Amino acid sequence: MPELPEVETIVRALRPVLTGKTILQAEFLHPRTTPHTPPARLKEALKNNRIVAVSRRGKYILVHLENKPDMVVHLRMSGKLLLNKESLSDPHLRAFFRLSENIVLNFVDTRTFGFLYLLEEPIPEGFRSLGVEPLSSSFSAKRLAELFRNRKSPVKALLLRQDLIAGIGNIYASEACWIAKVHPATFGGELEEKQLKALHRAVRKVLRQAVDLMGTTLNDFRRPDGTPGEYGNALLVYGRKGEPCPRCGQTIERIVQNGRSSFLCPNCQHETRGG
DNA sequence: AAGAGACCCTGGATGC
DNA sequence: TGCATCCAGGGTCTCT
Repeated sequence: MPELPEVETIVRALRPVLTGKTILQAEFLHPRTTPHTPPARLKEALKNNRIVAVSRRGKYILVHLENKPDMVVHLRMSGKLLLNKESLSDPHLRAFFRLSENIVLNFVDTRTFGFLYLLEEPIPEGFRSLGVEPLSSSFSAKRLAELFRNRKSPVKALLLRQDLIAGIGNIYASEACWIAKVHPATFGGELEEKQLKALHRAVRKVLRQAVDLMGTTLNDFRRPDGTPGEYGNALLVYGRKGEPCPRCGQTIERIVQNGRSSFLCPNCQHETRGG
């Protein structure tokens, strides 16, 4: 469910609460939640360990510990990290952590796609191969051009590749393409310099704005205090099939690319494949 | 190399 | 009301 802005929102909420606390107890309730590190190893590594920082890499949440290794959490589609909410009776509670000062952190995940593990060798491929952070200074228009050069793959698919750019998901990929007036089916290698610059700006703009509004809640996303994000109303094309384009008034279309919805304005976003 | 589709799950919305 | 179908913000895998 969460993309970069939602994960960043969660990290910002957890950071002041978790930093400096000691993990007194960790429990893991579903085998799919701990695919890489056995629960016994996790419990042993986490017990009486102190959290020194909380950060984000792509869509991963990193819990930095005084005694290494660190722990990473990926929420995938439906995962939630909830603070001090009584969730023991929640049938979808997959793990929980009791910390010093009576803090409880619950990992609730209906679909059990989410997972966590210790960041130790061998580091799983998904984390190890993460691409550039789109809000960092190393993500320039030039860098985007290099990443897309000669690619015979649709822009939408390239934007979703975490090993190229880390953190963009299905919602913000559609939004960025609309802002940049790029048709999502255009091959990455066929974007003109002007379009690459526009797309670079659009990606950073939409991610920054969504972070400012604490993410998008369509159904599942919740901040650690249980409240939803506020970017949902600001979405320009995502989920707006049949509504008028906010720029030109033409009806917004939904197409399916690689099994995922893309929303676009057929008037503003010309398919420029082949020039 | 790259695209299409299946798959991992559960639940909500929609249609008949 | 009940049942079937479709859909979902992620990511990996196989087959072509």
